Amino acid sequence: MNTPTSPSFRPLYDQIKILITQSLIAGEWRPGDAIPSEIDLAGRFKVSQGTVRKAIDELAAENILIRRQGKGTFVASHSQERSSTRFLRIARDDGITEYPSSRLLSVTRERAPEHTARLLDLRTGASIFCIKRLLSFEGVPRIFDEIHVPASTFKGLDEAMIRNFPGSLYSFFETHFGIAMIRAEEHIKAVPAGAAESELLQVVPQSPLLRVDRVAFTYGDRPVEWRRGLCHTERFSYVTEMS
Amino acid sequence: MNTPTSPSFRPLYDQIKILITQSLIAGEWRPGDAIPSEIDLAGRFKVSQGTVRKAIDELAAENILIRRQGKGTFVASHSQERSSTRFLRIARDDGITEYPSSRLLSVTRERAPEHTARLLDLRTGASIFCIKRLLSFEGVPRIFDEIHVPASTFKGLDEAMIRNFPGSLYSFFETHFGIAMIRAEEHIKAVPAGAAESELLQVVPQSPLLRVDRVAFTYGDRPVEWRRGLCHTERFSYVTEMS
DNA sequence: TATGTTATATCTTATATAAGTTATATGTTA
DNA sequence: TAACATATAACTTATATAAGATATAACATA
Repeated sequence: MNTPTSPSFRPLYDQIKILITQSLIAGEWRPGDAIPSEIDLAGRFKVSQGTVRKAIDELAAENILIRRQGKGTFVASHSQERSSTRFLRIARDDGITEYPSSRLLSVTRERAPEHTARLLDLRTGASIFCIKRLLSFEGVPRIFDEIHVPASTFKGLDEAMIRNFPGSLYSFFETHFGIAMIRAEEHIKAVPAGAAESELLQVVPQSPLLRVDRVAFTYGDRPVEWRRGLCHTERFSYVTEMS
Repeated sequence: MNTPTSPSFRPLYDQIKILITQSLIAGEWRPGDAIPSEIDLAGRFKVSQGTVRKAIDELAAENILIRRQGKGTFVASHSQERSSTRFLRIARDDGITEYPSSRLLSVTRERAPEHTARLLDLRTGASIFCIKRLLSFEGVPRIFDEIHVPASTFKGLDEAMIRNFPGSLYSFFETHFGIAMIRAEEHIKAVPAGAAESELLQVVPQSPLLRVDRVAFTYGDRPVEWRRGLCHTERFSYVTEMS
């Protein structure tokens, strides 16, 4: 029951949000797809168009759906040009937008240590993939990434697949595994460059690097990626906004 | 004119947003105040309650207004407990929330160099105040801040005023000068500690620090503060979220 | 203290119009 | 006839209004 006074009360539009999210989790509509029109959804969920509208409004505000007047409402995708850089916050100090090129270093299968398992909501020792890569701007290496994902969620992932894929990593995850990243939390520190990093990023050992730890989530706030990026911030900055 | 087909067309709710913002700029309602009820505003602006509602919804989403069911809608304030830490993104790694203590180092009047003037939308050489302070967690110094504000906007600011004020700096700006910070942009780098910083933050020279450059804005997107924070991130991280 | 009243924001539905997009039908022209 | 342009229709989201029920909070009153 969901009477207005019951303790588990949720407004209708919030319940619709959950129902839409469940369809996204189930893969009924995949990234890039159009979802049914507001009127269709209103009929399906037996509520008014205005209530569906409010639910979609909130999902659009969370960048999970994208509204396009006259065309319809679409499932947000990292394959779209507009959001290809949504999760990349490193930018040139001079303001010029430049897309980094990626060099894949390795893809290995490993057992999740306790720390990683906790972040990804797995059992310690669960099978994970570890992807290492180097991002370069203008040919200059700037970011060394170590990316960890559960093997169970990304069955069959291998180096060749990534290498042959033209787009971003998150776009790759979407098209090959149907996993859409919708949110991420980052913890940032300043750390001295170790031996491996200083070699890869071509900096002297011990020089300051930005260490960006990220946990990324898919629909239903399920963590599906944990990565550590080491970033050489000469002429580049991590840019963020708050309000 | 603002007919639907005119080039300068803005939807009604957007015009209402601007009118409300103008009242905030004019100081008609100050931080912490309740603004008139939706019905009152609808009467004042000669639109329906729903249109006022949509305008307020957006301003609330931008953290400029705060809605409280049953009580009214209030101008967001840094003096409120809930938002006192809204712009402080440095947090303990163990997740425990701890508020830093501040030690004021100096307040000086200076002439804005070209870089600072550009960020604050001033003429080079305009008079500014420079506030230096040290933030400590558990008595351990972690953040060295250099804060620059236009003297014209903060007339009469002096060291004693800040020293005697109990709350946060942004709360101080609100209560003494009516300036509410509503948005900030930050650029973050990893840099080696210089002589002065290493002394203040009790770290060995050249050790990595987080350098956080911030420009903060008040109503109407007017820049009113530029600061540089140098942060020792041992056992602390800069935390952020994206979607 | 308990109860009721009032004022507020919140939720839901309904209706109408505006505006952007796309496909199709209808011409018009070469 | 074929190719192209234009008008129209049908669909979408966006905007605006109205009205009623509900939740929350503050206050007055018994």
